[in-house]
Amino acid sequence: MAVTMRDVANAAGVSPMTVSNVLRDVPTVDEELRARVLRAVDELGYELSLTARQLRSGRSGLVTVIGLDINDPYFSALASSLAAGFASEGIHCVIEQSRFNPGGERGALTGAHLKRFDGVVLSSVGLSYEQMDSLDVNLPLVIMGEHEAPPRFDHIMMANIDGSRQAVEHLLASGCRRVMMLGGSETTTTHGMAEARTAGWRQAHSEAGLVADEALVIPTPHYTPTEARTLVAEHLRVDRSIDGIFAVADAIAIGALAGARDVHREVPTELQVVGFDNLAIDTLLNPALSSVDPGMDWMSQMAVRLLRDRIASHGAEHESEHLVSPARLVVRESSGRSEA
Amino acid sequence: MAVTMRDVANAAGVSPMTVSNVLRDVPTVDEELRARVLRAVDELGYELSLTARQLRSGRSGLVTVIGLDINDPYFSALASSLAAGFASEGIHCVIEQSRFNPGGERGALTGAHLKRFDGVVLSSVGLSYEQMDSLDVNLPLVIMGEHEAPPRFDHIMMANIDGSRQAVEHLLASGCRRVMMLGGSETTTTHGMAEARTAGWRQAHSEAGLVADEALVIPTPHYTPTEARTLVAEHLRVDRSIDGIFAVADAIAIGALAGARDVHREVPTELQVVGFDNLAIDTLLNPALSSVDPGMDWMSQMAVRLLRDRIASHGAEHESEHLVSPARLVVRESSGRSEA
DNA sequence: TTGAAAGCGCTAACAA
DNA sequence: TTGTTAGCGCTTTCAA
Repeated sequence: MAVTMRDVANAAGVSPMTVSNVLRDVPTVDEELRARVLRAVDELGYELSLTARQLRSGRSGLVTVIGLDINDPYFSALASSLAAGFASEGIHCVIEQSRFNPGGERGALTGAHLKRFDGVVLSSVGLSYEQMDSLDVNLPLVIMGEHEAPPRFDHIMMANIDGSRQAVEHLLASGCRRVMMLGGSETTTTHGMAEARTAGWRQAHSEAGLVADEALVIPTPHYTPTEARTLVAEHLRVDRSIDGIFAVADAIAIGALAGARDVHREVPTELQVVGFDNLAIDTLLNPALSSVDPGMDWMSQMAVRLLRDRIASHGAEHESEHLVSPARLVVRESSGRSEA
Repeated sequence: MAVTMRDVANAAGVSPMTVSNVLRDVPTVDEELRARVLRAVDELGYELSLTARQLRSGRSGLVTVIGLDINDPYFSALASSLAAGFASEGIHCVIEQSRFNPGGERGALTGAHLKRFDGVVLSSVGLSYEQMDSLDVNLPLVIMGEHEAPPRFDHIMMANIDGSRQAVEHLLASGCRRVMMLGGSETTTTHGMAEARTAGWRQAHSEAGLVADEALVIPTPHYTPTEARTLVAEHLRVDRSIDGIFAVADAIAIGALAGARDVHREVPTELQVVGFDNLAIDTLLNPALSSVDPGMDWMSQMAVRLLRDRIASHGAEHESEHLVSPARLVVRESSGRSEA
């Protein structure tokens, strides 16, 4: 019923192979035949079956970017940046959520589903080390993440500890003495993002000759702004000594700013706040949010290159690469009161 | 090289057809054979080729959601909502950007690419009527959009004019007399989103017995917060009579809040601001942003049902559906000063 | 209830 | 430079 390559071939008076060669820009095709083929394509309204091409050639020309939740501003910024990078390499990419689509039956992380693509970029947020380790995919896979991943995978991460250290060092230098570690984790066993950033918080304290009060580590189980808002308001009400907040993510920091407002603590005069991610919205907030810039553009550029090369070398053996993007603190209105 | 259905069939001592039946949950398979097949699948680590299945059956089990830019907070909220809806129907969906991937050669909107999917949800933002009209796809397609779309497509839109009218009516009732129409459009010929929302602005004025000053319609060519911020600051500096801003989208309104701050205009006492979209972040802003709620969850629910039914009825003829979601104003801190 | 044959639409490999 | 042959891995159809 649909027009096939054979129909085009018949209309143009050539073999299907020649049509295929024209459509794949194989350079050895005679100019006149090429013209005849393209005319027939046009007249018949032919559209290539990419499914059939993929079955035969093993290539889909498609890459997928998988993250927990597209509505998370960090992931949507990352996905957008990756999409721009892939587009400039002529690679088409789609974006998927692992939320609602876990490894289960028809999920985004199953081998059967992933085989539709030539490569995968996986944001590790929300995935445990074990979940990643159990992935048994046979295609190029780059993990982008805030925390440790199994060493056999290519992995691009940010300087969690150093970035956090910079942020808290800045808060301490700006006069804070009681800095809440919002979204932090007290456990030091695993290598998650929250743990690493909490380690930076501790490190900054000890480098300043201060003792970090572990009671100031406040986990945010769901990592939502609303949850952070409530938690911050509660803690600020009870403990008026808190004079700084370092949040593990800007989404959390934005909630913290709202929570501080709820209990009438003025930022930055009474309370200083620093986040992590350097989202575009930070400059628009009132007060503008100080944040650690994780170097997202650099990371997505690296991810695109790495995946492009892995795909091009078609499964050749390789050492896995592990890159770390340097972090850089950006001070805005929410912190940096200069007096002590 | 990869394990195929035939390998599984051989290992289980059955025909490939039986393996296929087991994997598709065809109920007429003997329990013992089913068990043998599943054991063989497990032992061999077999993974179905969804590509081959699609080539043969014509179904991919996949739907795509296409929007201009995932980094836009409205689209990412919409996509997330749609993904949740599709997941609850057992349909897997991917998300694509039309930005960087236009109709060109290998774009997201080409027929060849779209044929990979069983259905499409297309956000019309950033697409002209003509671009949509030139789409010649043969699969279920639902357009979700703020503006008019060709009548042959199923279309779910929001009550642009009424929502805007409510917003501006509220501003006028709250004492505003010079309400900037930010992101509006002076042309009344086309049926775009900006035009419809500007029409609501005019309507509210005439219903209040006032004359809308067309000089207060300020277009934002790129629809970015930063651009809006600059424009608002410039206009407020020049024209101190402006006492209200209605922005066509919350992203724009957020920029407007920042711009007002840049020129030290206090919201809501000196200037009231209302946006459109009711994004989750609105409640976290300082001041919290009043906004028109377009009923996104309702719209995405409708889109999911409609597409699911279109897919199930496999190309049967149908009247196209056109649904409009009612809009509802949510007043927060940025507007609603009660004195006149 | 299970299996054999055929072919979805394309391209790799080879032959002309 | 073009064409022929074969088959990617599955499911539709029909026979057993």
